[in-house]
Amino acid sequence: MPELPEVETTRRGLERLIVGRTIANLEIRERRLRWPVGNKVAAELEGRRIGAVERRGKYLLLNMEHGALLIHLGMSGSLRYLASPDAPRRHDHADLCLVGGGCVRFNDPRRFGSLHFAADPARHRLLKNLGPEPLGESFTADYLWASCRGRRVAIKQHLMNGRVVVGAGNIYATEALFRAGIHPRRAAGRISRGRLAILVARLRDVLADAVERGGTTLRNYVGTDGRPGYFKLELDVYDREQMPCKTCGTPIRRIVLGQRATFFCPCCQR
DNA sequence: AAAGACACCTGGGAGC
DNA sequence: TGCTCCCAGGTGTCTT
Repeated sequence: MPELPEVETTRRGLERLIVGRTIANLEIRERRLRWPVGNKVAAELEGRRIGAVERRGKYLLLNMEHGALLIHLGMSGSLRYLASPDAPRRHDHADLCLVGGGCVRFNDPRRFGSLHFAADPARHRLLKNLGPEPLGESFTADYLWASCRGRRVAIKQHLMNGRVVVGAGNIYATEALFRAGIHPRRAAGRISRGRLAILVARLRDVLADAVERGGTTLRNYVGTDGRPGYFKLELDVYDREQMPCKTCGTPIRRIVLGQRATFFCPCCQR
C-alpha cells in the first residue's frame, strides 16, 4: 500500500515522537517477513539512541550512531506509536520498545514488509541501486529524458522502476501521467523532452499534494497516530474505471501494464 | 542489457 | 451464510 507520500507521512509522525529516544529492545513476534528477521537486528538496537528518522524511497531509516534500522512497509504495512502499549493484535509483528515507555508497533497483514539492520545504509544491497528522489534536485527533466533514451518499455513501468526514480508507485505514477497528459503505454523513448519535463513537474506536484493530505488510504493504511490519509479524494483516474474524466467527461479506462492495474483517460492522454 | 513473468502473503469484496 | 474467485498501495529475482 504505502507509496512515497504514505512513507513520508509515517516518517514525519515518527520523527516527532522518537528522535532522541533510546531503544530498550525490539520485540519480534513474527520473523517471517519478506526476509526472515535475524537475531542480529534486535541485538544491534538495544541501548542505542535514535538520532534521526530518514526516508530513502519507500524505506524508512532509523539512524543510530553505528548504523540504521531499515524498515519497509511492503503492500500492507504500517507503523503506529503507542504511548502505553496495549496487547498486540493480529499481524502486530514487532514492537520497537523505547526506554521510558512507549513503542513503535509494526503491523503488516501480508508480510511483504521488512526489517534490516545496516551498518552502512547507503551501501546496503536494498538501497545502493535506487534512483534519485522525485522531490530532490537530481530528478530533473534532463535526467528523466536521458534515462528514457532507447527504452521501449511503457513510460508508466519506467516511472515505477526504482532504479530510475524512487517512490512512484502504482497510484502516483498513474496520477502523474494523467496530469501530464501522457498515455501510460507510450514507449519511454518516444516521448519528447518537453513532455518529459512536464511529467517531472507533475510527478513532483502529485507527490507533494499527497504528502500534504497525509497520503492515500484505500484500505488499511494509517499514519503513526492511527488516522488514514485523505488524498483519495483527489485521485483523478486511479480506481475510477468507467467514471467520467474530471477534465473531459470521457469514461476512464482500465488496462493492465506489467501486471498492474492502470487507469487513464483515452481522450486527455496521448 | 532490457523486458517480462513470477514469487512472497493475507484480507476484502463480488458473485453465486 | 458460506463458498470460490479475483484483486490489492511493492519489489527482488529469475527467465527469456
